Amino acid sequence: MNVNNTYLFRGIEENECKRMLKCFQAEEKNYKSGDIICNYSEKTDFIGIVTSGSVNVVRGDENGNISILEHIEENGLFGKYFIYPASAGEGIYVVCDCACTAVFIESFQITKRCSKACICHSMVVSNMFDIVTEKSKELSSHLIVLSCRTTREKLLCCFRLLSAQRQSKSFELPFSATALAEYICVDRSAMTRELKKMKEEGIIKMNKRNIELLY
Amino acid sequence: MNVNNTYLFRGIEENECKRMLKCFQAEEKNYKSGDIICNYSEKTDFIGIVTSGSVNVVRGDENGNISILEHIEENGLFGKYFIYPASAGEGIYVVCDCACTAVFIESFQITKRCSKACICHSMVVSNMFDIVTEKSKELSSHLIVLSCRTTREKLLCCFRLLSAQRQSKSFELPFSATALAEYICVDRSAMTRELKKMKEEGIIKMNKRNIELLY
DNA sequence: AATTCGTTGTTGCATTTGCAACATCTTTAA
DNA sequence: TTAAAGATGTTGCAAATGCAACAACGAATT
Repeated sequence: MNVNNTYLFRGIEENECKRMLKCFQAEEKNYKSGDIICNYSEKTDFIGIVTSGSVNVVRGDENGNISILEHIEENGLFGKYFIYPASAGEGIYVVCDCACTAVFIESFQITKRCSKACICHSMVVSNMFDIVTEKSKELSSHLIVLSCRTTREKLLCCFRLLSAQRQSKSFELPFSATALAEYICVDRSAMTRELKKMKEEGIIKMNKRNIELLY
Repeated sequence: MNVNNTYLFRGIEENECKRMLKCFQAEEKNYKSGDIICNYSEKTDFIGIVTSGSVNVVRGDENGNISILEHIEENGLFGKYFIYPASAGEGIYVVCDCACTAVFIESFQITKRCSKACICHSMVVSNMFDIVTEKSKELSSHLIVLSCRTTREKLLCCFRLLSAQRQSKSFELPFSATALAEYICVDRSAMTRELKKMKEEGIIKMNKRNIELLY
């Protein structure tokens, strides 16, 4: 279990991490691409740390449409309890993007008042604050994208945010075309159609996952 | 300036609140319905506390469509810096829902290490954590609603979340029909059309702002 | 090398949605 | 009280989108 580079344990020395993982009774599991790590409709009061690979938090509706709610890269955190309201969770799953390893910790371990009141523990709590803040920013970005009324606007809004983030008119998409459609919550074929038009109109250039905004 | 009931100052005694407001150099302003409190495209590194009334964080697009991103009730907090990424903010405003009063504090006042290192200050930081967590939950709920593909699904999803929150099949909408359309990011007339169908099909009952789920 | 599985591109067609325009009703302001 | 402004309900029409189906391509597996 190597959590040295994870956001939750940032600033904590390796040996301390090991000690805390034991104290927290952390467990590690391995997954392969497509595996479902957990189902948010169940009571999930643990947090998961992605120690290798990347995962998506997805929602499936009655018609089989998949929407990506969050895309979580290596070292990121997932967990229902600190992001989704108790009543939500129906149809929401954490799914592996590729082969993954995740470390699980019961959430009360984080919030509990440690009998040994160690300094590292308060560091973890402080890191947790940063993670939640960062998640809010990602959720709000996503919300801004989905608030757009047309597929074209959703795409441009999404591209502009990525472009601003990378500080370049040209950038790599963090996921496949299929996943992009699931992220902006539109039909994949309709999205492809729109992307084609945008390329023809000279608004964007596209090469595999590389996008360039031309204005 | 009365912030005693606000989420940011929860658990802090009245006299302490007054002292902190002075220390933080807080300023109070009054607004009337429809007033724009601030524009997130500008560098806004303050937080605003709604001490009376309620506000919406809205986004307007090039075509004049308005989307409600957040609905903030009395005692709630708004502020770009802790929710939206630096690159976002284009076209985003905080607008008064009705006559409002807001107290403003520069954000560094919250995060600074107080020379007097008071206990209350750490209480405010702790409250801030709760507020950000709560905001995440609201953002994620909203995201789940917007991830639905059709107007009907958006409405039902929104209604189910409200119903679960109030623990009743029957509940009051927190905003007008026009605002509901702006919250679910669809055309108002199309939404009305869909609501009519749903009433005819016996899926819901509706009376002004009161909704009842019939299944 | 062959096969399977998943991703991407494409298109016709039906449906949904947005838009515009207007009538009615309600609330606010003069 | 009246006028004005805003909210709600309604509808026809055009445009956007979803859906289904299939072909082409590529990666992974046997």
